[in-house]
Parts: sequence; C-alpha cells; structure tokens
Amino acid sequence: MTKTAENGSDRSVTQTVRAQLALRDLVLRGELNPGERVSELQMVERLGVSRTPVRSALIRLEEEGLLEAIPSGGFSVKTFSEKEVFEAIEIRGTLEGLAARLAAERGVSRTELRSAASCLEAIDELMRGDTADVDLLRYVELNAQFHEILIGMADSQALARQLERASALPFASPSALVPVQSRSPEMNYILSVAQDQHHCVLAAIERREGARAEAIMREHARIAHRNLERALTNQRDMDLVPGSVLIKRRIRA
Amino acid sequence: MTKTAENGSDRSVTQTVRAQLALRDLVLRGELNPGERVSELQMVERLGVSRTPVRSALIRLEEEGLLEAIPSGGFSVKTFSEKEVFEAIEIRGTLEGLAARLAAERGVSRTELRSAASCLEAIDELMRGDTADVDLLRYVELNAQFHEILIGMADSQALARQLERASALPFASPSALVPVQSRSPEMNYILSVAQDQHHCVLAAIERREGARAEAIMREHARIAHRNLERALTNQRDMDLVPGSVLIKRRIRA
DNA sequence: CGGATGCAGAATGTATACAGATGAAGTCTC
DNA sequence: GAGACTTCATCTGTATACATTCTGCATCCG
Repeated sequence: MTKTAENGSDRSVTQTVRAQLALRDLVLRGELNPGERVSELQMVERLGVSRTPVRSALIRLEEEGLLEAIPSGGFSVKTFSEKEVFEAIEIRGTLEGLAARLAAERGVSRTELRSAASCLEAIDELMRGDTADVDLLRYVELNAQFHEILIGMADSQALARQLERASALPFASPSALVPVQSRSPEMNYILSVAQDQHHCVLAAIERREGARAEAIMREHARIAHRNLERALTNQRDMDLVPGSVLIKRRIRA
Repeated sequence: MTKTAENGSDRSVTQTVRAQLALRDLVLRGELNPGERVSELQMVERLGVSRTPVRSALIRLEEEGLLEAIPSGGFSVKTFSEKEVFEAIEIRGTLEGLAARLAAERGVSRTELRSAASCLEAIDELMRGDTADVDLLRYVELNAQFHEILIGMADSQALARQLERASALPFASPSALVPVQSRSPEMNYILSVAQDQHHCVLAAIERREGARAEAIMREHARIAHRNLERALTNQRDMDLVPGSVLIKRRIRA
C-alpha cells in the first residue's frame, strides 16, 4: 500500500479528518450522485483509508447535514429543495442577528471594535477603486472575516457552535452567494448596500442598540436570498453557487 | 458473553444506539465526572458493547454538545457555565421564535391548528383543578408536545434539526426547567402565564401575525431563565434541573 | 406474461488485533 | 528535598475479519 507517500503529508492530521475533508469535497463537487447511497467500501478504495475513519467521517457529515441516514443502514447524499436553502439562509441570519444583539447588549471591548472596523476599512478600500473590477475573492475573504469577528463579539461558545452548524451547508454560509453577483450589472450596488449594513451593525453594537443590530443582520442575510433567487432564475449562474449540485432544480414552465 | 439476554431486548436497535443512549444517561446522571476523560475501554466494560459502537456514540455525543474533543485524542465530559446555560436557552427561544414566525407567515392547516388547540385544552383542563396539585409530569409532557407541534407548523426540516440540536442540552429543552417551579409558591402563577403565552402564540399564528408570534415565543423561553435563576439561587433546587451536574456551580459570597 | 419466491452478492454493524502516542509514576541525580 | 529523566502502562487511531441483514436479479410458477 502506498500509504506514506500518496496519502498524507502531515502525520499529525488523522485519517479521519482527511477522510472527512475528502468526502465533503466529493459531495460538494457532485462526484457522488445526490440521493445515492455512499458505499463505505467504495470510499475506502477511493480515499485510500480503511473503513473505520471512513465511518467516522460519514457520521460527522451526517451530523453536519450533508448526508442522510438510510433507515436500513448506511448514508446517502442529501438533496435540498429551494425552500430548504431559503430556510437555511434565514436560520443563519436569525442566529447572526442574535449574535449581534448579544454583542450590543453585552458591550464589546475597544480592541474588538477596532479589529472589526479595520476589516470594514479594508473592504471600503477594496471598493473605492473603479467599479466592475472589485476583487471578489478578496471581498469574500474579508466578508467572511467580518462575520467571524461579529460572532466572536457575541462571546458565546454555544451560539458559535450553532452558527457553525447553520453555515455548514455550503450555500448557507455568509459569503457563499456573493460570487453570484459577479455576473450582474447590479453587483457594485448590492455590494455597497451590504457593506453599508456592515457599517450600520457595527455602529449599532458600539452604541448598544441591540434590537437594531439584530434587525440589520437579519436583513443582511436576506441579500443571500436575492442572490439565490437570481441564480435560480438564471440557471447558468448556478455554477457559481457552492454545492449547487445538491439543490433540486426548479421546475420551470 | 451474555449478549443476547443481558444486553438487548430488541435486535433491531443497534448497539450504537444503545451505547449512545446509555452514555448520555451516564453523563446526565453525573456518573462520569464532568471534565474527565471518557475512556473507551471503560465504557466497553460498562456498557457491554465493543469499542466500535462506543466510538460512534462518542462522536455523536460530541456533535450533540455533551462531550468535548480532547486535542490529544478522545473525549471528555463537557461542563457548562451559567452563562452558557442562559445562552443555550436564549438560542432555543430565538429558534422557536423563528419557527412561530414562519408558521404564521406561511399559514398552517386547520388540522394543525386543531391539534395544537386540543393540546392546549388538555393543559387548561389540567390546571382547572385545584391549585397546588397540578400533575407536573403530565404538564411537562403536554408542554413538550405543544412545542413539538409548533415546530412542526414551521414545516422546515432544517429548522427542526437546528432546534433539536439546541434542545439537546438537557437544561435547554422546553420542559426542562418546569419542575424547578414545583417548590415555589408562584408555580401556578407562572404556569398560567406560560399557558397564556401558548394561547397567544397560537392565536397569532392563526391570524398570520408573524412578528407577534415570534416575540411571544422568545419571551416564553425566558421563563426558563427565571426558573434557572431560581435554581441557581436556591442550590437545593438544582437537583430538579436535568443535567445539573454539568453546570459549574456559582461562586457565592 | 406478470408476479412472487429464492438465491447470491454486497453492504453495514460489530468485534478485535496492532501500533504509535500520550501521560503518569517512580527513581535517580544534583 | 526538589526537579528532571526514564520507563511502563494505558489509551486512542487504524486496520481488518466476521456475521447478519438487505438488496437486486434471475428464475419459476400461476
């Protein structure tokens, strides 16, 4: 067996984690047909690890929501309806709203405020340049970072955990649907609205305006709703949606 | 080995499920010291199943939030601060609020409304009797049932899943802290307030008043906050709190 | 020709063996 | 007497063997 060379660079990373990452990748790339059973032995062959770590990975991915337990045993690739995707985004928005409110009510340190502000500044900088050539990859990165900081501000391990779960579905994470805008003439418009919401929520938190902070974050998440709607309407943009292969196609007249 | 007779009544229930249930029980009853490592081999001895199902159960319980992964490997029993318990309840309330809002906005069938109403009627009946001798066990059951129905009304698998997670922590579930009231003279008062909220949220859902339904459910969950506060103040009531052994005791002057 | 039955292959659930790593205890030295 | 080192027991991560169960196909009967 070509274990040492082919498989692992790091020995510190367990086979289980490797299997989990690899399996998630396979699912998200659509290399495992949605709805179909995920055969353990086939995964053993494909990933080059034994059944035990594959099994662990399968359990974790089921808890994560990407797989579904088959009553008779084993797991299958989960599929999502449009409705489920919308709901997943709404859940994420609600929890981020809660995080923002908790942060506002609790009050956050000057250090945290500064790190959030500098993150927003970086985004401002990014968008200050000419229109239509915004570095989307960089934006996605900074956007994710801001959302991370916000969750951190809530200072709640339990909430962070729940949010992690909520964002585990690839299309539900904060930055997932941003790239969909890239083919839209409205992109810069939407991006500035989103960024304004970032600024507003930070201001609200600073002023301890909990209800306002919460409302803004909820609405902020709904931008993703719009982007999803756009992608569903123009199916050609679906390839910009992560995990789109798991979404059951809309039946169109 | 005394497998057939001693262990399983049903053969349809897998060893993994058995192990999961048994382990959860051990953790919740405090038979495994909080913070301590959960040794796989010891559990093998104690539960009478092999390492493989024990392992699966451990992974699932970690995802559930009752165990914590130890960096060097294995799992330990998680402990919770007061703050975390409060937050867990707040998260549950927020998600239930979302469920109520979705139900209201979406509109629910007459059948669902009727089943919810009859559940509330049963609670009314229960409380119509003389004060101070309310069958709390029955109340807890009906209360849990109503919350289940409500979640069902939202008709969202994703939300149901998240709520299941949120209620997995034993002290965060809707009925968990009800028994704490049993030693309080205010019990019946609190119970009627709670029941009134049940009625109000159902009315709001029926009238499609989403914001109102959401607000009520959030506030409804905060009754649990009060009960927790009471139990934390009167430590002697902590034995009525499920999973109380996992909660780090308040440092009192 | 359709449906039911039986059989074979495969897949999962379970148990256990093995190796590397971790942690603790005891001893030795300064 | 205290601290560091060494050694040993234990634990987890991993692989694999075994048995039961399920699934799908082919064949047979009505």
